[in-house]
Amino acid sequence: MSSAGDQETSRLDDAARAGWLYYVAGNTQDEIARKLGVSRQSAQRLVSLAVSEKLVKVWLDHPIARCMELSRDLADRFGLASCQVAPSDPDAPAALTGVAQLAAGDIERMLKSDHPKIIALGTGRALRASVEQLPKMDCPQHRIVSLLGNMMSDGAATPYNVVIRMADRVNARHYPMPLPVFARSMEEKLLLQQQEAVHNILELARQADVTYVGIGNIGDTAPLLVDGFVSREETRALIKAGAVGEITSWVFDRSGRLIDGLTNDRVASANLEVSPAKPVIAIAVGMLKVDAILAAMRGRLINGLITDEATAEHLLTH
Amino acid sequence: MSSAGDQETSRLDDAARAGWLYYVAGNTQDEIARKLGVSRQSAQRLVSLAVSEKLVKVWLDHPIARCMELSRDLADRFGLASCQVAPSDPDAPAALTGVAQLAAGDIERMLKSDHPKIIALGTGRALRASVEQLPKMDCPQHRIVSLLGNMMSDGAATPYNVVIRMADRVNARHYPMPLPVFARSMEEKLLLQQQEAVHNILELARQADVTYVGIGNIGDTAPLLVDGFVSREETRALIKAGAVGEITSWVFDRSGRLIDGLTNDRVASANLEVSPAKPVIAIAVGMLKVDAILAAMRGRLINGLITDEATAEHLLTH
DNA sequence: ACTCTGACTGAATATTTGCCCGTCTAATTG
DNA sequence: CAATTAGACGGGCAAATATTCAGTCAGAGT
Repeated sequence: MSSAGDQETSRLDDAARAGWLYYVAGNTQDEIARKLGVSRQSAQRLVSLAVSEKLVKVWLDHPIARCMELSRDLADRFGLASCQVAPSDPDAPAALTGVAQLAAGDIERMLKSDHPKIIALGTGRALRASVEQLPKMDCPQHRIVSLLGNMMSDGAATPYNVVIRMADRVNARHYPMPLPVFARSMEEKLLLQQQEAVHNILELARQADVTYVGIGNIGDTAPLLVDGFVSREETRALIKAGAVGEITSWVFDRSGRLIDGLTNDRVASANLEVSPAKPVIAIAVGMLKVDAILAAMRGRLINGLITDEATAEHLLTH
Repeated sequence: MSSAGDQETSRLDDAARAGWLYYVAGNTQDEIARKLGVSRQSAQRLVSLAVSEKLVKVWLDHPIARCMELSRDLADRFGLASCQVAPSDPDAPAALTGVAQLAAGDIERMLKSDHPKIIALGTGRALRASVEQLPKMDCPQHRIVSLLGNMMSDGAATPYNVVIRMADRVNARHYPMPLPVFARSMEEKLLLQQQEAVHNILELARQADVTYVGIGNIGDTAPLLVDGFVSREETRALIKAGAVGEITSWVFDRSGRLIDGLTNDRVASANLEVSPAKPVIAIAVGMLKVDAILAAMRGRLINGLITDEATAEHLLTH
């Protein structure tokens, strides 16, 4: 038995040596084989043994490393097809620049494709900031379609008109939705959606190859409330019904199920549909949004996420 | 200028991402290229940039039995407070990579301390190689001080200017010594050392929390001779007086006692003082240096040693 | 405005690595 | 003692990686 133990340790020792020569000294496996007096193949086995026995530890000495780790953990935990985490600026935790750049990079990659794509967009400050980061491009092959109306109920234009801004920058055909965000009633909503133009836009949205949306929280600081789309009373009613977040004004509860009735009866936005093959990517940052993001992920309302380090940490500890 | 910096950091960010995906997540470079939206070659370049910028750290978590044994034996036999032995590359026994990495790890540990430290440095190829292995850091709390002049007698700069190189990499305050290594006479030496700046630097060196030095041999291959600091005649005289090695140009005999007179009268370097509480660590590799290292240890001119396997073996058999 | 320089890129190519598979050895078992 | 089998070995090959080379582009300096 003692000889078995010795052989074992000497084998690991050799593995360590091989691993050292390979990873630290930068030798090729061929050279290692010569130096250790074994065949090339054996050297390869020793190196891979060193790896599989966890003798070699690799880590990255760069702030980005933490972000990569967080994104992998988030993707694993919530079954996301893609997840990106931007470094937070510790001085300005609510800053959007990091995520905006990341999102812009993602969008740009899509746009660079020669194959025509339909890109659907929600609204929100984060999405708006991302679009601002896009370089000027020329992409007449793609179509950009809005997921939700661009009017207040009184006909005023909504802020953050992302579709037009983006189409401006990248010169693509675009389809803003000429509707109020909320109709005054379910009947009106159905009526409005039967217009041919609107119908076509909704159909286009349904076919989108990729979708980018923001996520809103519900409560005193909710974008829906602050921007005047829903009243304080409606907000109270929504909270009572369990609402924690919204995507393109569709309000959902903490397991990501759409709230029945209330404002959801009147939302004119395209339906939230996620097929596993089509990315639906949320861009969302901030402590206030943690619950909403969690809910959206639980309910599979999204299958991709772009956020920042601080938010990611909170998502994983909740 | 700020845009240049931004571009630089974003390039390093990308490199870190690529490195992480490659070494930590085990992606293939092809996959990385797809994920980062660049070509395969660019991905490869990013990965190798991450390596050359020292963003990826590899560390073998296995005490290679022989090296551990050697370092323990050395520490016991010569009363060293610390001793590290790197595996040797059998084909390139003079290679510095192993010890350089070990030493860099040691130095990095020092630098990571928040508590301000004074780090004193000698010169030499090994020390230089070690400093090259340091990652970029930001350590304004520490001070790096040179133990010896950085000029030839005629005013030319000496090679291996370790202090400046290191300060460059880690962004610390630094104190190179604006003196020739050897004065022309003892009188001139005293005169030079009375300059206020020099005086302050010598005082700083005396207070150093940790000291790293190289060890040179004496003879035909002596760094002092090869680099032109002492003449062939002086070398002969030194050998006749029993000299076997030098640290920061202080020449000593085989029991580690400083040689009286000769070049030692004119050395402008800080005095060799070792207090048991403050590490004085030599980085030295090679057969030629064995006698010098032995002498330095016998004379307690150092209390720590970083060397390689082959050298360690010789140190123990002599 | 012009060239020059240096850095970067993709394509082509050379090298290295990972893996499958047939063979061999040595240990175990009936 | 013979048969069986687990495990290591090395050959060979496809995949992955590194390097070289020529072309491109932006910016610096006439």
